[in-house]
Amino acid sequence: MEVADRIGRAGATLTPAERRVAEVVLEQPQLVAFGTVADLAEASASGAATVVRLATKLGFDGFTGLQASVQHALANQLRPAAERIREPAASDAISRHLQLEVGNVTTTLTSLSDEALAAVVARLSDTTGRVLVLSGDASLGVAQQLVSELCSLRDGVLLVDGNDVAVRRTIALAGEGDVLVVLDLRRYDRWVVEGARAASAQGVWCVAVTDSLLSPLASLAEHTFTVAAAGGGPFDSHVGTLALANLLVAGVADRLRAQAADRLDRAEAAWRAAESLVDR
Amino acid sequence: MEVADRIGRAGATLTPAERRVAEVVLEQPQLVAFGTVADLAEASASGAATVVRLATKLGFDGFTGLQASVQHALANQLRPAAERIREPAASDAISRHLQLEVGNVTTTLTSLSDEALAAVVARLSDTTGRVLVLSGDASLGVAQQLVSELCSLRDGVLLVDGNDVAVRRTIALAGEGDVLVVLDLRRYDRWVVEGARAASAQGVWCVAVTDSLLSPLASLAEHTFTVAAAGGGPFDSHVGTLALANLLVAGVADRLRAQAADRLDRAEAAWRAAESLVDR
DNA sequence: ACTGGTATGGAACGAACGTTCCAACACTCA
DNA sequence: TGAGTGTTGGAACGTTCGTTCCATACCAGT
Repeated sequence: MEVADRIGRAGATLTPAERRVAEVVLEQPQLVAFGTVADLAEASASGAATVVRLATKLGFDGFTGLQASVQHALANQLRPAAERIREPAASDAISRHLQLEVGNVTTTLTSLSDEALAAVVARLSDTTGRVLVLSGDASLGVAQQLVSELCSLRDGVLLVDGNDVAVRRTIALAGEGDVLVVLDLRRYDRWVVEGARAASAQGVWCVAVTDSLLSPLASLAEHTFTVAAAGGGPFDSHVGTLALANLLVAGVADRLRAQAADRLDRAEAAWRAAESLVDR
Repeated sequence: MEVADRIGRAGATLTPAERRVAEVVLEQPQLVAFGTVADLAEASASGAATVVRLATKLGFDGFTGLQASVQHALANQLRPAAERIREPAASDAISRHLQLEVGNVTTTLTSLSDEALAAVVARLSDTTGRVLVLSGDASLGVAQQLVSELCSLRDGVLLVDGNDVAVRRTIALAGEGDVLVVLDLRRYDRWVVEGARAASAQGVWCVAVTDSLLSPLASLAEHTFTVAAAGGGPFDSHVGTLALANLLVAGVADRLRAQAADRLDRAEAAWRAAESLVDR
């Protein structure tokens, strides 16, 4: 830290009161970043003037300069790992994409809460109701991946898709026991938002996977997962979204272990009988 | 974060200007913790009064209360990891998945040669031929994502799918100028392998995206990309595959910049005319 | 004991800040 | 088209903060 260096360098020339202040600065940087001169003076049992004198003696432009330095240090420290990694600065396209996608996965998975995850997995594992998945056009493939894998684990999972008539009918037939997973990022597809709104109004339990808590989908949902989708090309990246989907699928598989294993075995038997799968 | 919860809860009742402020609060919490009302107002292109109104609408005691909340959240976040682990703590399942998926992306993108990538992107950007995408059932969603995005950039991209009759006809009609992207992981779908073999025999230029150089698909293809697909649940993870697909799409977009931009503009105009997309 | 120099914190000053009020504006509905 | 409602940002107000000044306390050397 910039400040620590300066304190170390000037350490010998500090007066007793200044030294007490410096110790507080090193041990409670939050107090410097968020607090005032008076706060620091009280914490170090000294006067406000001593605090300012220390700051100038360290070469800062008054307490304001000291505070700014500590704030910058803290801001760097709590920047997402994804951004900090960027410092080596990738030159070629591949490593730039690598950093981008790793950042998407990291941000998406670290910003999600255990409680929300557990609650959503529990509902997705409840086979008394159906699971509807509604997705914007841009993320349709990822949604299909989620549906396909959930279908392998349990009954009653379907992608809400097709034309306007079919979509509205499907949603109209959804009931209170059902779950709607709605997936869309900014520049939301209007029909997706309207569909989710209709479902929510009917008492369907909604989960939103979207880009921001300010998404129109977030306000409809019981739980919202925000995904990072920084893309290197003209489109959003759904890598983070897919990682989240995998996490949900794994959770459901874990909860439905017995039934799911049975289902997978039956499919396996059918494939074996038809020799649908080959090893090489 | 406390603030994020409140924003998510009140999200629907926010006015446009308040929403802009809320976005800045979520994306740049440092600005709230270290900055002033005026800073936030400037960053969100709104007035100071709007900032204060948002804070009170969220249930805080003015901007001061909002700032204190963000400061506490930040202070908790930057406490030594040793202390942080003790808290609610992200569950083991999440961080295990995180490592897994980051590993998939990293392995997939780093084991990629520049030359192969450039060659494949060049062929995918060649609009004199078509691009066929053939995928195993397990990765169909990712394939669809690739097709959908390539379709936005150029003509003549199609997913080879449907029943046996349709698939064989589509492949039979493919010629030497066409490119086949074949995507499948171990326990290969027989029909995919057969389809790729048929296409290759007809002189179609093939790219394989698969799990190993020993895959039956690799021997048919001009270029093979191996993807890492370690999954935490019962299924393979296609996160690495999707990251690769994004890289290909970005490359094509770059090479076809002019035409692609025109296509995207036309789509944009159609969406605008129909108001298909909404911002909130 | 006295003196010169330093260290220290209280108090006053000026600047910056958060808050509140209000006029202008945009939008909706009749 | 006009009335009414809700939204927005500018400006004034009172407060808090950082800074500076200065009287007091402390210490070492004579």
